[in-house]
Amino acid sequence: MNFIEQIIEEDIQNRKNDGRVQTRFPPEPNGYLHIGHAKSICLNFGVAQKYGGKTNLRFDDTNPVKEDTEYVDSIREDIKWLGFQWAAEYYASDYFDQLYLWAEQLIQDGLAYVDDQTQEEISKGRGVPTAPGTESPYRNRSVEENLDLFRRMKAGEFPDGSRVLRAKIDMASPNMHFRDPIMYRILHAEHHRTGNKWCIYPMYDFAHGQSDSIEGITHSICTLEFEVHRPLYDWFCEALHIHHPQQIEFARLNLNYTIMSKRKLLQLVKENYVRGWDDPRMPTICGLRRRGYTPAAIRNFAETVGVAKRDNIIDVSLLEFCAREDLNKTAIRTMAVLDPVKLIIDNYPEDQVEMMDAVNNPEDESAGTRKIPFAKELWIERADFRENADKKFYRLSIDREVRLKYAYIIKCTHIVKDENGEITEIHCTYDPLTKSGMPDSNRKVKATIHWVPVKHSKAAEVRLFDRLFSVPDPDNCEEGQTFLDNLNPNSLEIKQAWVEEGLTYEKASTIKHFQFERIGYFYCDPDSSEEKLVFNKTVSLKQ
RNA sequence: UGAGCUAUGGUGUAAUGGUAGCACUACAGAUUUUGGUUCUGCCUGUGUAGGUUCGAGUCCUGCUAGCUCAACCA
Repeated sequence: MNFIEQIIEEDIQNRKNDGRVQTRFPPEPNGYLHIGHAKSICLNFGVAQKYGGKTNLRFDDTNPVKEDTEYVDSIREDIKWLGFQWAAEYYASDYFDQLYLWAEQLIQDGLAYVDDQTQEEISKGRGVPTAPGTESPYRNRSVEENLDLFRRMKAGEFPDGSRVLRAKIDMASPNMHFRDPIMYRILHAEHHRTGNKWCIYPMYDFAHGQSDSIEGITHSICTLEFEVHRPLYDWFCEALHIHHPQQIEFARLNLNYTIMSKRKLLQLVKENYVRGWDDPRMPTICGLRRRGYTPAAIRNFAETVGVAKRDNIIDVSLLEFCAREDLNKTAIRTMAVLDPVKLIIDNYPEDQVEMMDAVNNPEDESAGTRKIPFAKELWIERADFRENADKKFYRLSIDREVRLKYAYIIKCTHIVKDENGEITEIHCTYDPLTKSGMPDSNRKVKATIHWVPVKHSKAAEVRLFDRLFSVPDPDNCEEGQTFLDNLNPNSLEIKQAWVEEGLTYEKASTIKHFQFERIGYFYCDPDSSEEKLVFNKTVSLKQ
């Protein structure tokens, strides 16, 4: 049980909010969701589920110049894909009328004023954390004048930036957010939902808590950087005499070898360092989806990393573990050769083709079996043969035996090289009595390798991904450099592979997740077609 | 240098004054027609100095380190 659940359980016990639990996930629709958001989604929906409450999806759309419906759609899709359903879908912009009324109320109560200072003057007047600020010369206007000015701001009489509405709190507060925070700014911009109805827009601090309040949120869970905003959150709820949700902060997720900043992720997309928001190397939810991560794997990851208040950097190996753990149980096995070299069985009949029995998933008997063709000439992995093999290497070498999975035990006799010294053919003999299922096949051999028949396999494109950045903390760079200098130049490698001929487009695109035996987990990319199969490596098997 | 927050193995996270546990990682072994899976074993930890207490990771004080805050962003 994490500290947030502890707080909630205490609140339930004390009958706070009549024992009700309600949370919300409040993204700003200005970017795609990433694995860090997934943690927050799992937390917010998770605790509500656990305590019989509900969770709203609320788009925090108070800044029309940054927000867009494209992002709204992707956010909805990603949350659903993760396996969560919100009780209601709201927008902070739904509350603009109410927020406006509340602003007038605070003016009436002498708790807000219109400031005519320039942005620079306001910034200067705020002072610095170590020294108090100074009060605005407009701070003590009459209620009537403030009301008149604020209404004219709303009516569009003033240009952008000419005036703001500020809460009258304390210019000497050690908390910078208490030094008369801005509640409303003038922005003659079209909003993705309210169009041109408004030319003044509320700031986060004057919108978020009130939105929570209107919806009856009981526990408003957010990340640590909002901790210093909490006194303000509380102040507005008190000043307005409205339902007062409890803001609770937790440490956001950080993953090594990647970045989580929306701004930087956007830059990677805009400047074509990746192929889009859903590039499988991106830590976005759509990127992970295209990479082949499953919702269950991500949910389990979110559960495993835990929830606390200290800064953390999670090792990507944990994410990878979660993917393997889920995929191992569910992924259909198939054989694919990514780096082929020809294996010729000299004593195997020239045109013979035998159908062998193969298991679809050793972890799940209900996945059944399939027949695969076997023939004299096969593709095997180049790495499964080594000319100078030491004791630690127990696959194929001259005079050594291995088992061809689901087929025969073979012994390498000799190899053929081209003029560059590169191996072009590996020759071997097979023992007909060692066919899988026969008594002699139980003979101990050190290794079993996968294969695909040269004449009975099909080509496929395989995309191998490495970490997007070559250092654990990409933001930590030397002077004069940026996170872009830490990009891994080899994060994408495209291979032409041979896969089982039975792996049709139909099969690949419906089953989607596969384990290429002895290699890793692969996902059928949406770029696939009847003509060409494309697979993304989700994660390799543990080495 | 003002305010707030945080310090537990390599990485995360528990222990709510009473045996420092779990997961990942690393390593070792067993099993295995995937060098996968499964199983077993194993290494490494309470930032620091005091104090309270029969007993402190936990409470108190000082120190140190890290993070956050000075957008008309969220």
